[in-house]
Amino acid sequence: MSNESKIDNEEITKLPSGIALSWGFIKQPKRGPKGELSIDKIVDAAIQIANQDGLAAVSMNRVASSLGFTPMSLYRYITSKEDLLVLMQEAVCRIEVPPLDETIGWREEMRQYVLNSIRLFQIYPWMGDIPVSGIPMTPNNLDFVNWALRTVRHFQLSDYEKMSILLLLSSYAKSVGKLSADFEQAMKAGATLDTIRGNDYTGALKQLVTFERYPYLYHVVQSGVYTGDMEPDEIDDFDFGLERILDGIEHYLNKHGQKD
Amino acid sequence: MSNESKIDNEEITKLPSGIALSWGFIKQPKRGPKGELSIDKIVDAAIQIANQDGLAAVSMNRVASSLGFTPMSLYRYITSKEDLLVLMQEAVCRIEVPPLDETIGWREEMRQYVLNSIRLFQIYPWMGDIPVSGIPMTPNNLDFVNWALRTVRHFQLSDYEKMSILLLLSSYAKSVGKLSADFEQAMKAGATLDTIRGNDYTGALKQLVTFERYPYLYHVVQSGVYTGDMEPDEIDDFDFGLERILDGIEHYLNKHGQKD
DNA sequence: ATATACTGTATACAGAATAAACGGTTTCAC
DNA sequence: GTGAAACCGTTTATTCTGTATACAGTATAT
Repeated sequence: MSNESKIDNEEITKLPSGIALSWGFIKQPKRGPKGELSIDKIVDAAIQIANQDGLAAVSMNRVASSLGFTPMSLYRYITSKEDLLVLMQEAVCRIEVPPLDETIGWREEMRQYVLNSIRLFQIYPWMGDIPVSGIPMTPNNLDFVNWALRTVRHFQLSDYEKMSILLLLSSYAKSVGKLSADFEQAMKAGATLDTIRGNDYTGALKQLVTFERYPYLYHVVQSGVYTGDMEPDEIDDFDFGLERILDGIEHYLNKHGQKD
Repeated sequence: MSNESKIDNEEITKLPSGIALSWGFIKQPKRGPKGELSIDKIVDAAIQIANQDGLAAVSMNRVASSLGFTPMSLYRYITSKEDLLVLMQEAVCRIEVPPLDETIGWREEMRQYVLNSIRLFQIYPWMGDIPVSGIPMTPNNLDFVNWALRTVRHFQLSDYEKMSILLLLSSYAKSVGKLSADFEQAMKAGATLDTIRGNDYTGALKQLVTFERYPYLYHVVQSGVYTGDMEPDEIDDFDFGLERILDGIEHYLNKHGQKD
């Protein structure tokens, strides 16, 4: 757990505190009472609260109280709430990457990667609410990047092209995952499916969306398709976009690179 | 500005307050002193603050103070801060849609739509921080949807397929736009480009990313490509993904639908 | 003239993050 | 074995947030 022994290099100490903590770089106390708290306990408690009531409900007070301590006690283990958010996101990314299977093909590999990313946002709806401060640099997050790079290992493309493909895949996964999570979270907060879809407001929309101002939207609203399209459970919508993306990648491969 | 005259239907009154306000449904006062404040002034002030210091800096106190009033005065015009966020996002979406040009083709039309969406997130970095509570239902936002539907007007596809394409395009735009905005905002907050890219931490990463644990990531980190890839200004990365998406759509068209 | 409706303000409250100072407790150095 | 240092968790206090409530002043309709 502790990488204390390897902290020879001062490069490590330059890392942001949250990232350093995620790699296990903690000054191990020699003296004093052994703590009853721990980073793991704190992070687990915070994750549980976020799962139940959303990221906004994660306050130092609430986390500490759920563990039976006072808010300030947490600051013995983390330097700020920002650290806590980094560690939460990192802890949740500890997934098992499916073993390498050379027979399924890169399309299926990418599908698994993207669907897994999306599912992460669905299981932990608060993940998309954490602001990204830079490129992934924490261990479990890098496992994800490593996995993504595995899917393009046979492409005869430049590293920059490969990274651009990763950006495309992860961007779509994040956007769609967060969208799905937002809807599910809204429902947990009491909203009905009809409210989120806008089905409850179809009557108002049909009055407001005039043909003069919205010539192309008009008939989609009038037919009721608009207020019934974006369905969080129907993975079909997401699959559709993903397959188009994979088609686009395949098309690029046929032109600019050879696969296998 | 006021749509008071059309409020006959009770369907309108069922709308969420922020959305009702965005359509101009305000009870026009008949008696009493005329207000010195107005929704437009409040929203403009809030947008200016968000532009300068981010969405987190937008507090009722700060907005009111910048206008020379007390926080509570704002509640005479909006019912909650949530309303304010809705109105901010809506106000910023008032863009001029390029006139219909049947000669440029759907690919160029989609490019314009996506790049315009991305640019919106870049100009107003706080837009991606506003939680989405449902499908677009405010006037300017619907202009965007209408524009997107215009790009697929000649596709012989079902409405559901068209909506899925819109979802794909807007998802990518949002994800990439927010990513770009996050980086730019981090730089405004004092971070250097090397910090965001991770270039300052390349030394640490080269120690931490071992070949044993990250076989595919390893050489990308060692070669320095990993810490230099995601560049906010280089629109090339975004363009690459967009062109793959357009290729995928075109491929689908050739198989399942006819264009024009 | 007067009742009514509307304005913006002042006050209060629950909750947020965290800085600083504070007793207790454990362990190392001598 | 003893003193000093290190560390834990708490307490206290500060400065924020959004907003519910009560209030004084003002302009209009009747």
